[in-house]
Amino acid sequence: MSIRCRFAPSPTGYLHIGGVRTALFNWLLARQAGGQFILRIDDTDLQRNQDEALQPILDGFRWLGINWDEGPEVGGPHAPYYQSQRLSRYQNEVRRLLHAGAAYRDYATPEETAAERAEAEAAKQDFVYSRRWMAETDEQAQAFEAEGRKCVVRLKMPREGQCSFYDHIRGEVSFDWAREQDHVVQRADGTCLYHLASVVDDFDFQITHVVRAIEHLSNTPRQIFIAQALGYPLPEYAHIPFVAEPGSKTKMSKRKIAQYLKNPDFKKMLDHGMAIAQRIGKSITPESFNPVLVDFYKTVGYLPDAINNYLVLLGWSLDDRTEEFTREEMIQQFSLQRVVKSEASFDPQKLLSFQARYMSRLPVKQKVPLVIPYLQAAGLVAEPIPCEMGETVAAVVTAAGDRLVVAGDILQFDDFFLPDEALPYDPKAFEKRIGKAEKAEFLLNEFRKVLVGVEPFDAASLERALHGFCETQQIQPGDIVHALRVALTGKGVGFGLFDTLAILGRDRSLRRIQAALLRKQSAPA
RNA sequence: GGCCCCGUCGUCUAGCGGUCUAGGACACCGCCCUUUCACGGCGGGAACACGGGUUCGAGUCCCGUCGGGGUCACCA
Repeated sequence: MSIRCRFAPSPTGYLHIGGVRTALFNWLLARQAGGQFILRIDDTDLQRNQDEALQPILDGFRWLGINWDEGPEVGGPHAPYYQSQRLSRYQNEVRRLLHAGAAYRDYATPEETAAERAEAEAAKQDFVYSRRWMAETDEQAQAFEAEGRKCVVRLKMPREGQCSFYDHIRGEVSFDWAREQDHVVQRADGTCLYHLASVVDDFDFQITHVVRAIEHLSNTPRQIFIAQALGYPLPEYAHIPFVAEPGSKTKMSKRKIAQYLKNPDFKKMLDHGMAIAQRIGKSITPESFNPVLVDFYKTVGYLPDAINNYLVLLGWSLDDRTEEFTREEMIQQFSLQRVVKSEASFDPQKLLSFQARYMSRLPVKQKVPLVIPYLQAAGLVAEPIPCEMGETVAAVVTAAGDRLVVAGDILQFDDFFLPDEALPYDPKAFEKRIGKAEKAEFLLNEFRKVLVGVEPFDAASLERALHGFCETQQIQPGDIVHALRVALTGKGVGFGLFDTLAILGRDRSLRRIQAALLRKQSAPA
């Protein structure tokens, strides 16, 4: 039988990085076996606007290349894939549970249940429902209803023995049935709850492997109980460790961003991303824009392959040295057997290092189209991009080299796309390299004259010209290079100076030097 | 608190009884390259939670302790 895996997000509006990792493992397993990967929407409870909350999740998966064979927008033989649309199916199965004696109608009010719970807690005992308002016959039910009570349906869990099952990651696992509660499977309003829905859907969709985060491990006995009561075959289980907070073993949650900010690496990553997001006019809040969410990476310009590669290594490894996997290699090599048991904490720096590697290998031709939307969003180049401008972008990308780690980093080189007269200067750099540098003004002025005659105006000739200039002036290259960079770009750091000159071209270079000199004169040190 | 899971460098991990004075990667530190930044090259520090067993031999098996985490809803 072919492998069928699923990932079942709730439409919360956000795609969590830990969720992606879980989905990725499922996807890998399905692809490897030539099976199917199914996306099911667990929306049994939420009344929220579903489409709006779901779209970012679907977009995120698409962006990462984690495609689904059945699910929202693609349909499939078992449609619908939304739990909210499958209620009658669940209700039908609840009836079967009732008939089989595996569940009962319970007429306790929430207050009464809470009271029993509190009592048990006060006595420091495990809560075991007394089943005082349990109705197993219609007569009992009518009696309770005569009192004006409403019922939920609870599982009638075994009160002795053990539930044992095999888990691909954990091995043989067992729980005492007696510790299990009589979980509610159907609410008083007739809607059904997650555990029931999940089991029914897994059966209906013919899911063979349930690969999910470890927090579901303790849910498994009740799901097994439901499945067995309904006569379903059991899927295979694999409970993978969750993704933990940076530098910790606590489950990562999007609600604790403020706390993660204490982690310097995390903060650095967020600050870098925020700077880019602001430049491209994306409205950001910590809730919707941070490194826990996939949208962050998409917005800032990370490469999906880099993210997938990082994520696959979070809790899985092939051997003692292989770190890089193409998509195909991942599919081929992945195995549940080699999934690690302990939780893995999210390390922004390592993710960044994968990004840097993948980016540096990308040919300029492929980087350019990645980068252009950022320049356009920041209002630096027109849309559509003029042909000539495309060449400039390519030249900047080439010169930037490895300095371009994420696509949004192109904005660090915005100076090439700014009009000469609008060039802002980094005050500190200007002060240090031109303002109070004694010979800077003189040297800039002299070198300007040299520039007028450089032919052709390319990096190699410019380099020769500058070295010649240094000899005649009896100075070191460092004496002029820094001042020149600030004059040309407004910044103290940047890529090669000769590339900078060549890309700007003679006219703009001369104009910018002139402007810097003027500025120096108008605001003397 | 009950139950369950986990425990090798700061982080991700290799290790499935001897080849481990514990290997790789990221990060960190130093040096080199260099017009800044980045890249790159070379080198360095850095871990088997603890205590008992079992065994000729334990990071590897067993037990306990400690530590961390998850879960205990008419949430998913």
